[in-house]
Amino acid sequence: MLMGRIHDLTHKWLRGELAAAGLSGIVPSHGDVLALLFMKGEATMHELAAFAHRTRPTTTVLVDKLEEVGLVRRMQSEDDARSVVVVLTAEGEALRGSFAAISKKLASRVYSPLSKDEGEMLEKLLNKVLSNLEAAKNAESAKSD
Amino acid sequence: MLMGRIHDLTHKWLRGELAAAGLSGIVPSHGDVLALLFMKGEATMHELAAFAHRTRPTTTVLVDKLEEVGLVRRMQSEDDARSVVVVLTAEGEALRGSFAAISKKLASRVYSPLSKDEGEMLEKLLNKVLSNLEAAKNAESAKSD
DNA sequence: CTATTATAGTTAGATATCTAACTTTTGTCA
DNA sequence: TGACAAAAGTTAGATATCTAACTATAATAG
Repeated sequence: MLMGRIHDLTHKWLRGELAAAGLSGIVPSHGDVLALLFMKGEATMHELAAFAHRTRPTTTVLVDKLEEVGLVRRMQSEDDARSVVVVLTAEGEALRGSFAAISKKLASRVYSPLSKDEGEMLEKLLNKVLSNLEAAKNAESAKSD
Repeated sequence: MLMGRIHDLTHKWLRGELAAAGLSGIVPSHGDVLALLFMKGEATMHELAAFAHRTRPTTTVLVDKLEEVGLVRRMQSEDDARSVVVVLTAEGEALRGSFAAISKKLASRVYSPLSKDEGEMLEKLLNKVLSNLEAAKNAESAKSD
């Protein structure tokens, strides 16, 4: 409940920031796609979906949008004719700085009321909770074998 | 990012639990609506929206669904002809126990990897973060006066 | 009292997401 | 090597949510 509310508020704030940066229609999930491309240079749809924790159909739509606004380009993979490789365009690459700035601002917005120790403690506890949830989820899906 | 992921996982798990309890099509937001009714007995659309942190149009749809499956009933307010009062039906009231059980199970699922002290610390830190975000949000919306 | 403004709720239209089903290509195994 | 299973991606259809606009009622101000 607490976490859901924090998630909602940060999400909404992020949308506003992206719109203010001239990227209206770009939402946090698009940001996740771009984040992996900033790191790796290129990625398949499959990799982008896994990184953003979205399904492949959703990723198709996300990349459609990014391509439409000119930030990325789809290319045919040379290794595997089934695969699509997504790369940044020059316009996409140009946004690296703005994205880093927004990420930093977000982190500061969330952690500002906490001391350094408290911030680290929060991260540690959340990671514990998350690992446990992921493990439980995997155990449950393994049951259906 | 961490919180968004935890939120996604608990949300998805909740859907499964609700479906297992014979309430397929009922999602966590419907649960929030029912939660207030379990507490107060009755509530206006406006109150339900505020409690569930959803907009009024969304609440209209949520209550439509709950009415459709027979868990709540809309009534005309006697005090104010504009207001709709939502109440539980007998079928809705009968679910009080299942809902309490699912809530308890959820809390245990999230907090199980933490000690009692750690759980309390996590709540404290999250509350600090949330209060700060709500305050920042209010400050920003006040600027548009 | 009447005209304006505010409030409660709904309707309409848009968007992000999901699951299921489909196409194409690759991998496997008998 | 030829059939069948697995994988990458897309398309189609459903759902939860939002904002904007609308209707009806209540409150307020001259």
